[in-house]
Amino acid sequence: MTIIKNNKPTESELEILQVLWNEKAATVRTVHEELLKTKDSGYTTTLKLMQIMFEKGLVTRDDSNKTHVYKPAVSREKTQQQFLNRMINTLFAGSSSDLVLQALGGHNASEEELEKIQQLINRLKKEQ
Amino acid sequence: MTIIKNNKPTESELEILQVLWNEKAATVRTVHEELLKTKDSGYTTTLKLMQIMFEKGLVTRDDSNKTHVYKPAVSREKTQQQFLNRMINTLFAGSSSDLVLQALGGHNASEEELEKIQQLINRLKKEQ
DNA sequence: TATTGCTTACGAAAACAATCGTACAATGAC
DNA sequence: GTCATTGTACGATTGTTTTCGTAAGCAATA
Repeated sequence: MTIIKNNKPTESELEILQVLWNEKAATVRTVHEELLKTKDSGYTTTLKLMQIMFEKGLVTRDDSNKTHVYKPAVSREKTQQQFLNRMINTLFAGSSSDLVLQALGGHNASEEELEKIQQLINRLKKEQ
Repeated sequence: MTIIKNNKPTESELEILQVLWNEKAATVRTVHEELLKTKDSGYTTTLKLMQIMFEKGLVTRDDSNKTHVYKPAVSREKTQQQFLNRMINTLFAGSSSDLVLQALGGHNASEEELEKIQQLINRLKKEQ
């Protein structure tokens, strides 16, 4: 029997993962400084969260030095896909295109962004 | 001063809203029967949740009869947008087109769906 | 050496979410 | 009237997430 851990990251854990994905690797201090830019909480809070994430297997860490260095253990893309699917189901009645329409409609996308999307659509159309 | 209630619906509340959005209006019984198709919990749980949602202002209700009738007080579109924005920020580093690309890439969109998206892109391009 | 600063570890509290048991009121059937 | 059914109200419990206080180790340095 395979134990599938339901390791869906929580809201706060996502914020931390975001920093780790950007930095590739980071100490608690670094992550915490980054978080302080947008929210306001204590250092030990960040530390505790990252320890929990380590236990859950969301991050790895190198503890050969006194100051541990953390790395993400789950990929940005997989996590994005996981949350997108969840959202498509609970909020868009299973329709991914509804989500896309809503995302495009409710936000000002730049010309380059539109171009990138255009190209993907062209590719998808050909594949059909 | 305007009091902005941060009434982000929880996971379970979203499931209930989903039913209410589809049915326009519904009793606790109806909602609960619908939820039973995909999950498994007691009637009073659904009742309690809907009472909490009423307190939060997520739903309205007509209690002129013994059996109360609930209606959504927040629109599907607004709620979708709210969650999309949140997700774009915490998971896609602020790039909505990244989200769109990921959503389109990770899912098999039908030809009609692609066509709808295509049209929206054309419109957005013109507007620029 | 003693002090200061930075680190991890960890327990506990606080806040929030979800679940259910029980009480009680209203209604219809017998 | 009594009983069964169906509904609301609400407190209590459980589980999860977030937060922080405090202790202890280690290293630089006055």
